[in-house]
Amino acid sequence: MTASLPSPEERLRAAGQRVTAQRVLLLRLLDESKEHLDAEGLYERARREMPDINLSTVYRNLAVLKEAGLVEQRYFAREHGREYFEPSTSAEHYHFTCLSCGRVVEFETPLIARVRAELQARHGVRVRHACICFEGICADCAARGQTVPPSKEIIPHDPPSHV
Amino acid sequence: MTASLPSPEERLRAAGQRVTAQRVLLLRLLDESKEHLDAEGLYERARREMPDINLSTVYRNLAVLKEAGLVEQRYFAREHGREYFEPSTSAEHYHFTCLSCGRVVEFETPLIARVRAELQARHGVRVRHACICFEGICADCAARGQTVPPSKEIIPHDPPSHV
DNA sequence: AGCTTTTTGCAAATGATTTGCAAAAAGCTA
DNA sequence: TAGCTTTTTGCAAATCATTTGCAAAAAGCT
Repeated sequence: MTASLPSPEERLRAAGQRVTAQRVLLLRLLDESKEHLDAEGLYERARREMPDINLSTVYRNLAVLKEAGLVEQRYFAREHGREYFEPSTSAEHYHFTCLSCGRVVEFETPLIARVRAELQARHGVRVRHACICFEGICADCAARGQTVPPSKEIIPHDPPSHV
Repeated sequence: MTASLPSPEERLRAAGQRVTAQRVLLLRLLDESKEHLDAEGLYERARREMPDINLSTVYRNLAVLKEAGLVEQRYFAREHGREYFEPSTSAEHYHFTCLSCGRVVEFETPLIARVRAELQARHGVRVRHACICFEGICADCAARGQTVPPSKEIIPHDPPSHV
């Protein structure tokens, strides 16, 4: 799964960015987890291998990597105000977040690409980036009667896959 | 355009919320501007008529009104970390934000509703809310050669309609 | 009018993200 | 590989939007 992608060093060089131990580490962690991590999450993982790494370094590098197209920012409705990232290599998909338990459901659909195409065609704009996310009640929570917009407290009934 | 919708007072009562001068004012301002306002923007407008209104009151009431379904939160990719609101009465539409000039293009499409329907059908979830937004370069900026992800500085070439 | 509950204004807290700065590391170049 | 220039790092303090605690004021009964 991670077999054919260039190493963090190569990707950094290819993008014309300096290769620092911190960047290499962050890229690798992002690759490995193949999941949505925010700066704090990345920081936690990173300091396990590089105890002196600083949170602001993580933020700064996420900005650099994003600018360079090496990572992509993902959005979750529930998590507005918190920025999540995935390696740019992951497949195009979208997210649904359960308001009750926090579970994240990933799904694919060609329709968003069509929306983008139509938007570009009809308005002459060039779409560079999209934020698409849904939230509501997942099947399990619905089954156990969770139908109303519940308290802000999220009680995971099952560990969300990205934790 | 605003002819047939119930007054702020009526809407508040119908939603089982207390009718306070502040809430009535905020709802009215939201109706009048028919545009995307954030808490700060609403606050600015509100204090012109009610100089002692407090920013935290605006925040608290936006939360209440949102919970009651009287206003809806809108999302702009560029504005992540800032919460925008529109009256719930406005038609379903989506936003494209120009990274270069800040212009907001509104557009409609039935495809998002289909995505939602498919998501619900295929995963058994109940979608309560969606965040759909696009960003990139608008036609005008493209015409004047703005094609790269420019600096954070946004130079409006034309006052965006919502200011 | 009197009583109870909700809301308000104010100030201070929060939480994520950013910034200034001097020291350290990266990427040349000779 | 040493020397030099530019970028990056760690740290602490700052910022910015949003939230919260609290006592006084207003709303909604009766």
